[in-house]
Amino acid sequence: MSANALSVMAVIQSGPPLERNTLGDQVYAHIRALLIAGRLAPGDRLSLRQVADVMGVSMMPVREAVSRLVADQAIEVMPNRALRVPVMGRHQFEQLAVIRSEIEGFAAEREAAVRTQAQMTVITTGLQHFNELAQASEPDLPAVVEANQAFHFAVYAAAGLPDLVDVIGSLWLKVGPVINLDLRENPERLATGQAAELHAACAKAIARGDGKAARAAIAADITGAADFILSQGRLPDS
Amino acid sequence: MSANALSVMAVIQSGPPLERNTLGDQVYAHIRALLIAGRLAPGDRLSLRQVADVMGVSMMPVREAVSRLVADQAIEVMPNRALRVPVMGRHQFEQLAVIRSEIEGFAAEREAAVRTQAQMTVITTGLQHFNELAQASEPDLPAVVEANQAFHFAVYAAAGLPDLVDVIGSLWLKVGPVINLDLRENPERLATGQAAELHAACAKAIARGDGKAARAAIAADITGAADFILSQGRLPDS
DNA sequence: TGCCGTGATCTGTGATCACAGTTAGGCTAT
DNA sequence: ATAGCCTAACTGTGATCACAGATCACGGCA
Repeated sequence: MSANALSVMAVIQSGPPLERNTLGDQVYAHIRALLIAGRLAPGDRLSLRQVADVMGVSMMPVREAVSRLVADQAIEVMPNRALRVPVMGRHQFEQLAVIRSEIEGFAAEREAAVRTQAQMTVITTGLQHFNELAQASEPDLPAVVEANQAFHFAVYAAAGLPDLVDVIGSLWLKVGPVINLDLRENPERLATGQAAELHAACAKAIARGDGKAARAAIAADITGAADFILSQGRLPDS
Repeated sequence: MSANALSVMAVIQSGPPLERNTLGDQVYAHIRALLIAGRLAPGDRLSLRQVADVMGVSMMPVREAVSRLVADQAIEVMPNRALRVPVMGRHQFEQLAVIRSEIEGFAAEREAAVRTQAQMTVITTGLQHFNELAQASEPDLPAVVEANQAFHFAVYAAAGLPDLVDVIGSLWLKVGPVINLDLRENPERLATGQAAELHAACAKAIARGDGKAARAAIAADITGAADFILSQGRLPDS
């Protein structure tokens, strides 16, 4: 191969990573987004054929997508072979809050140590975006949910551990239906501004490289939201 | 319902939880075990039809199992749609060691605080079992790998956070091919007895409820194994 | 009125076929 | 001898059909 051809190949390879966008992938992304946004509530049942009809595809892509979501434990197959969004008991929800506090706290702590200036600006603008949306008189709830998610993952992504981000993403996928369904039904929690305060505290801690403080702020954010939801008393005992 | 019928129902319900064992589940368990044991090496290619033929089933259960393994990132689909065991670069392997040190260390620390006596005996016997196998003159490597896994997960399971165990399991699924393939090819690492020492230190720390020490021992175990593998220099740069 | 068997209907699971895209190997032409 | 094409086998993806088991409403018995 000539030197010229080599450079051509290098240019081609530098392009986007050739993402494989099968129908199964699209269905997976669609359902996953619905779950994280809380549009699908715990206990909701799914039917492969119905989903296939609604999305205008055959049953096969839906099967493939659901298989992956089952592996993520974002959907569960009951012993009856029925599919549903898992109903999370108080106990498991508390456990996940503990786990998330530790893991996401670790991500924030590490992030404070390794962040770049560019990542800092992303976080700051994400923070502002969230604050504007959350403190509006009539908050656009789906947008707030998305902004909250964007802020958190901006922090985690800057830790330089992609696999850790994946782990956190899978945890969000599990708690998403509970947290965001709750936020959707109890928007008054935003009014207290607790989340905004803790986000700001986290951003400040990161700015000055104080890992411990960043970890504490993230942990408090997670624990606070979890405590609020638990205090609502809507989660089953199980 | 009569009192007699009630008791009959109670007896029936006391049976096994009616586990759903589809062909897809069996294929999934089979391939997963091969991956964790290092029997499938990084870079190995898979073919749905070949696996189906070998296991004596149709292509469908294999597709379902592979979908889940792809979701776990235990198998990757290349842009060409080819399936293979992911080849892990030095960089990612180091990252996973950091993540595992933190998460598995946390599990060990928490475990030291909440363990029961019964769980302690399980851990102790697991430790002895591993030591016997590892210090044999000609170690039975697959058995050692399994005993090592059993010891670690006995510790993690006792932390009382099943979802955390799942997270750790998914991490093991990613690093399993690298670590256990290495162990299979470099059994002399067992001779140093470093792993056995750290396991013993971990068990002792747990016995006296010293969470920090338990965390440190587990972290050292993970980091030590990772450093050894990295020193072998077999992992690609990527 | 309340309970239980029974049927139609719908469910996930598995098998089979069709197809476009890729890969590998032998062939030809230079 | 080697570069390039070209065919044949094989790949994952998607659609369709078949089937056993579950669900639920209806109707008859107590």
